[in-house]
Amino acid sequence: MKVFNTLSGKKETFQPQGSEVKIYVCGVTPYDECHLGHAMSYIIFDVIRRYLRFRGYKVRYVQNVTDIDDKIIERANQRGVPAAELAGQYTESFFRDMDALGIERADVYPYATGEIDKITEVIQGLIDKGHAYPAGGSVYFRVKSCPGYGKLSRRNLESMMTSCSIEMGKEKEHPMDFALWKAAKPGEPYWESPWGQGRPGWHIECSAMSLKYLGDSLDIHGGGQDLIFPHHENEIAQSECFTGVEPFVKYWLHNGMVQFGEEKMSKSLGNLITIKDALEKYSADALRVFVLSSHYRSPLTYSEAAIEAAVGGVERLARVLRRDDQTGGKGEALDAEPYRKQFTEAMDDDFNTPQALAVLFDLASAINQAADSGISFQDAKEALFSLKRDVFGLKRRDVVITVPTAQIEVRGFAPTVYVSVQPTPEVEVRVERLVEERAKCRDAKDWQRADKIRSRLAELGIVLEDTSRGAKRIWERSPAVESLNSLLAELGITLEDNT
RNA sequence: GGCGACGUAGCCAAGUGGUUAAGGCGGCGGUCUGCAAAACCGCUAUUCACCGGUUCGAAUCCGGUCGUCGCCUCCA
Repeated sequence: MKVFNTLSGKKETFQPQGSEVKIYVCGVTPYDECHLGHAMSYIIFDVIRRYLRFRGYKVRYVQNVTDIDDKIIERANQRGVPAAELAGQYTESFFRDMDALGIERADVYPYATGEIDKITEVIQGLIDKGHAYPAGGSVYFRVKSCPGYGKLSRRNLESMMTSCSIEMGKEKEHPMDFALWKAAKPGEPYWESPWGQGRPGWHIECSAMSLKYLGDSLDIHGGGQDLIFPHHENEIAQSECFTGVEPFVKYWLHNGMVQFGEEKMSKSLGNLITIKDALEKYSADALRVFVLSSHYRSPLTYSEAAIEAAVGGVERLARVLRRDDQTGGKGEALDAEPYRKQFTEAMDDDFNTPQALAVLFDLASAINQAADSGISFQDAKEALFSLKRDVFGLKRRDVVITVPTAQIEVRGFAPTVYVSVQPTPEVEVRVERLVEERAKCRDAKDWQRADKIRSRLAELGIVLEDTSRGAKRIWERSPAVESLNSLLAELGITLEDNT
């Protein structure tokens, strides 16, 4: 397996340091709703985690929640609520979004406010070693004490000094020194510390939490490319100076940014689409496929057309999985092994999800061909299903019931497919009655009436596809009983009993 | 200004030295069907932003030009 390491700028052979892969992924600062940028990052690292497990690794996955920060305080003040309340509200919202997107929960979610002891321990350690100094109730990291500073983002102090907007802080020894601990201003939330009342600086919580929950040296640290500098650069400085252990992180993985039109989607630009808004329109599977259809290190440009294409792809994969053709008479079976191998090769090459996805589509085509020619495809179908579920986290599996449960005699036994719906018996019995009526009309060659039933049912969310075994019913929604009653009345059909 | 990434069909997007340039979406034609839908078959980039160079051979390597984006300040 090869992964692209930001630190070296190259693809490297992946070799975890211990028996389990230790992954830390930068989480959220909960002061607002999460948007598609977060979705992209967390979907990708979810898939990386799933793939590592698929390849037989044990994985320990930690993601922080930075629940105290300048932005939280600012937003809370605007709204006149306590910072902790605001953070709590958006943290809950974050978890709802993650669950809705089918992102597996991390093993640990440490909160910055819950780790003040570890944070102060690290800060004190840095002071003791001469890497940090208190000033005016705050504590700053002394960048000049860290010879490797800039190695991740490939920049040096001199070049940074020439860039535009660096102002000399009154308290800081060097303009690039950054806060480990911030003295509380009046009215701000604070914690007690050896340097007075205050709160952690932005970068220190990630160092403290990863050291506490994963040890001095992790295998993978992930996040968006916008975190490379200063956040991850500073994390390396803090952690390596504190522990003396190098490397703090063996493989740094960074995903590209979601673009909205011509620029990055971000909170500060306000050009964002929240995860909740996206999920109103598209399924989690569609959003996942949209993200996975381009490489994680490339920018991902948001467009309705691109997500619609993903919707189509998700449908294609779903349809092939609901095929239940009777096959096997020829004694041949489709072998999924070559596809599994190609899939693994693609993913082994720095998680090439677009290529791996293409393999799934190839497998889908092969299954359709096999089914059409009477070759057994059950094993291949299982392989497709497990790859898409276990590695890509695509959850949709339609419920297929081949024998109608309703107490109405229906000609033929074409499958009934429920797409995330569970109709009531009252609804089901009416639909079955309409399907039966249509079958009679078709026998009588009353195409007009038959097509009317089909198109009206489609409007109500039930698609009919004629097969040699009768009409296959695909329930995309469950209609209201009243709608069905009025359709029955319009057609002059009465139900035999009182159901 | 400094650092980095990118420019492949109508759209999205793999491929980074060598047989016919993956795959998805869309479109067109065909098979099947009463008609659809689905599925299948065929077609949809003689060409990879542009110009030079290296090479027996380049979308892939090198130089230049144009264009786009990210980071350098809070950001996934």
